[in-house]
Amino acid sequence: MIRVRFAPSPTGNLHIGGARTALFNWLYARAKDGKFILRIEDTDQHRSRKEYLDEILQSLSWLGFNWDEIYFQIQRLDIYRAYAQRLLKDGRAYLAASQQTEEGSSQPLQEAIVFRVHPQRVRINDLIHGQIEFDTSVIKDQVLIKSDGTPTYNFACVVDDATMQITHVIRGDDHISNTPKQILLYKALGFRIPEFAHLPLILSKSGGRLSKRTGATAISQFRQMGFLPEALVNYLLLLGWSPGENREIIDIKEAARLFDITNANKTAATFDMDKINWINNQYIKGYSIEKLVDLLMPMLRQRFPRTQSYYSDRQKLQGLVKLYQGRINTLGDLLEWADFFFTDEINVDPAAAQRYLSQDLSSEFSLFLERIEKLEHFEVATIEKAFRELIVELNISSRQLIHPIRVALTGKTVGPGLFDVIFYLGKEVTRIRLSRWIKKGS
RNA sequence: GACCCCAUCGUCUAGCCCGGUUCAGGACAAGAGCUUUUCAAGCUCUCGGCACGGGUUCAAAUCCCGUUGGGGUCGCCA
Repeated sequence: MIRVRFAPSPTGNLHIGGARTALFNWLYARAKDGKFILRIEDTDQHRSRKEYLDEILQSLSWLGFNWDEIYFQIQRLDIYRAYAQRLLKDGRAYLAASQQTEEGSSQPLQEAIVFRVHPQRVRINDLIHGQIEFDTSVIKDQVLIKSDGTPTYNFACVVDDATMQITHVIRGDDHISNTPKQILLYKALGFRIPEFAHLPLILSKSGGRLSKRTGATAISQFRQMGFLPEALVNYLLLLGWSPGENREIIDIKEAARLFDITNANKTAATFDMDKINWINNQYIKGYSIEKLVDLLMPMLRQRFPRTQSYYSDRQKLQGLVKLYQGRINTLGDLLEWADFFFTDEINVDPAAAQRYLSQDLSSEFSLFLERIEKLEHFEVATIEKAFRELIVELNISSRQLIHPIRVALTGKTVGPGLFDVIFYLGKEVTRIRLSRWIKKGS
């Protein structure tokens, strides 16, 4: 039975890198009909926070990575201490005076338990990288239990992976240099050594580690921006693995069928916002309008709390969302690009105003408004008909009038078809906004 | 600095393990065109890559060595 684990520490949000590690573990478990175990590495009591734990759990659930078992290291301190005592008794470890003193008190802490590292060659057989050899003479003796009684990362990790019967340790490349230290511990404790698979790191555009400074990193941020979980998972999947046959859009079920950890890439990948935007766009196109409206509703209410009419008229909202479904990359784009439907505070882009509204169009706007007002059935088709008739009479091209009207109504030079926009805006709003550009007396 | 990992278009990748079927395929981005009611959608096209140097071989993106470049780790953090 395959058993894998994801072991986040609640000292920060679940970020892109962690999510990718979680994904590959989860996928491997599903592909091999194994178990996916979640282990919270919360031994650092100063930095661990409940908010982070909640955030991590929520993000994992949102992405769809359900776990079969969950453990908290803070509840297992006795286990680590017992194993450390054993190494002490066997002479594999020794006590060392604390190098720290408790703040504000001269009370010394208890002694730390330190593992003796003997020089030897350690070979790991990585499922992704192949054989990697280390000379442990460059590794210092390792602290097992700190002066405050809690275990160090490498020790807790080994004890847990062994006692939780983890068969495959799938984690980031940055842990490669921890692996020889851990193997020494496995051997000293008489544990069976699991398989290792070290995934390449995800780099930021500038080449270094992904960090807050280089853009969005937390999964929760992506959710807020209006990315869909399926899209995020699909993108993460492509970062370091390929289903082959030039396929890019692949759902998680299909991926689980094809996935194997040994096919994972060994080269670090750069996170690309353009591509994830494109993938999200693909998934938005595939979503039903119903689902999109469900997701959008709370976002819109929060952003435009004063616009009540739309939220009660679901039919109208659906029509409106449909206008944007094909063009937005994120749900957040809709809030931005379609803002003029939900607020009267439209900002007309100065360059656009200069280009399309510098010329006096009072009479054209007035005439167009007159026709609109007279319409018996206010529909997209009738609006267009009225417009077409008008430009024939005025002997101008449609674009000469369409662009100025769009800018006056929406503040933007791009958007859905103008007649759709007018229809969803309604007669009243159209009149008010066009009137602003009609000089008195015309 | 020491140790370790990595190296195909700007980016993600297919091909590499099992050398010839590849003047290296796809996607994103970029550029051009079409659409003409705009584009931030759609369609068509274009640009662009095996890091470098040595081997091995009839033949190397593919195997070996080195160089260079990038990344990671060196905590009583995880």
